[in-house]
Amino acid sequence: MTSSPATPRARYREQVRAEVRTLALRQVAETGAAGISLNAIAKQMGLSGPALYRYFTNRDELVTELISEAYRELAETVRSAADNEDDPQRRPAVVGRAVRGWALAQPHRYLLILGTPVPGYEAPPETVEVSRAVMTVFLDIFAALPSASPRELDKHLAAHRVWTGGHEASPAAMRRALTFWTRLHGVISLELAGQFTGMGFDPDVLFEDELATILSEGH
Amino acid sequence: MTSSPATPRARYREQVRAEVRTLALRQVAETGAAGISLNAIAKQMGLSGPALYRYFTNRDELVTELISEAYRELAETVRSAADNEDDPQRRPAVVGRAVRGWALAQPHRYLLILGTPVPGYEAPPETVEVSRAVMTVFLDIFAALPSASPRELDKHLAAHRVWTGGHEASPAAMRRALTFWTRLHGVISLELAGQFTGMGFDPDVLFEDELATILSEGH
DNA sequence: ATGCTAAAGTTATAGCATCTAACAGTGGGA
DNA sequence: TCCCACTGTTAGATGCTATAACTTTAGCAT
Repeated sequence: MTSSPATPRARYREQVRAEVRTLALRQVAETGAAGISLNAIAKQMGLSGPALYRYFTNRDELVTELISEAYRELAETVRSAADNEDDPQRRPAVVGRAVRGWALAQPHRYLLILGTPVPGYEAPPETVEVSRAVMTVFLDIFAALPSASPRELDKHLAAHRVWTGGHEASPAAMRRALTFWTRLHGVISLELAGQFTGMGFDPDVLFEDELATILSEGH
Repeated sequence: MTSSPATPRARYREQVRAEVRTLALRQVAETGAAGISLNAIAKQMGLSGPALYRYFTNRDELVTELISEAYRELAETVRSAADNEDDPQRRPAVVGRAVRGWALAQPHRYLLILGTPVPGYEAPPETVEVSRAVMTVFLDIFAALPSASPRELDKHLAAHRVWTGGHEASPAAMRRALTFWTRLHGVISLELAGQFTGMGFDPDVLFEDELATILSEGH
């Protein structure tokens, strides 16, 4: 993934940073994003507190790297799910399930990138750029699908398409990619936040219905 | 709102608790839910640190009260928006805009109740109960609307309707209330998380389109 | 009015966190 | 071989939650 550096010093440095990220990820999985503690990580590594500040200037820097990493991984998941489905018609559902699967497998990580910003949030422009990768896949998917019934939103999007990053998707495809995203996030994030827990119904069924609606809405 | 207690001691106690909540709310508005600090609040009130532990056993207890309060206020907003619209057909859109308006006016507070759980989350059953109030209004709204085209999800919800708390809404109305909620939350929470900021389009237009879809989907 | 008692406030302290500063080894490369 | 940058250390400043022990205050019954 990361090109191994020439000098052994730099190589060792990257190994340490990777181990820190791994341990931080474990903390995220166990106690959420706010539970990340450089101090605790250092102790787990047999180091004493401030040692890690040689590798990360900030606690925030570590968090930012985790966010970027998670975004890349989610984008990768989405991309590969899309690539593995030959039928363009079935791609949205397949991709949707892939996103939900990834989110359910590591809820805190999903919330890390798409949930409430962490204490010292201040998202750097880098993460914004990475988030576009996911969107690009969505645009690809819906650009390959016939879309009908132009709407008010389509006209607006036609005039504001900078965010596609030069993608050639039609306004209708842009709209469908956007709403695909917001609706996916709606069900998934509420499920992750535990809002459905006491309610008794099966989130799977709700999710599948939502997927079906998204599909049929394309017409 | 709260019945003023008989004894002056209890009255003073409630005044202090209210002032703490107010200052905490300000902290939430400024730095998010994680920024709530009993210590800082105490200093702002001219008290010394541990004094507030006479009024709140925990930092979590304060957070829980803020959550309940926010939930009640959101429910109140939703309820009054619904009551002020005579045309049942227009109610969903009106209520949807009310929810978004409330969320945009105090983003951190919306995220406090529907976003990532705060550090020491552990939501008590009390909050679950309060959250049902919002859902009840949604059920009321869609129960008054004609709904067609039964779906797979409807059958499932017919068999799992405990969460309605005895509401007489039809399965189709239950479904529409649920998806109304998830879709609202999808657009709103992504907007609050700042995911749309760099993209250039107007979130208003996206939101209105989503509202229109929700409406037309009822058929 | 007086005095008891519970509530409200205080300081001191423990523990954990981030992060800076000053100092001590150690190993890579000229 | 030797230098110095890199890696690590301990000490400390600061801020947080939370508990413990002590003091003051104020309500209320007598």
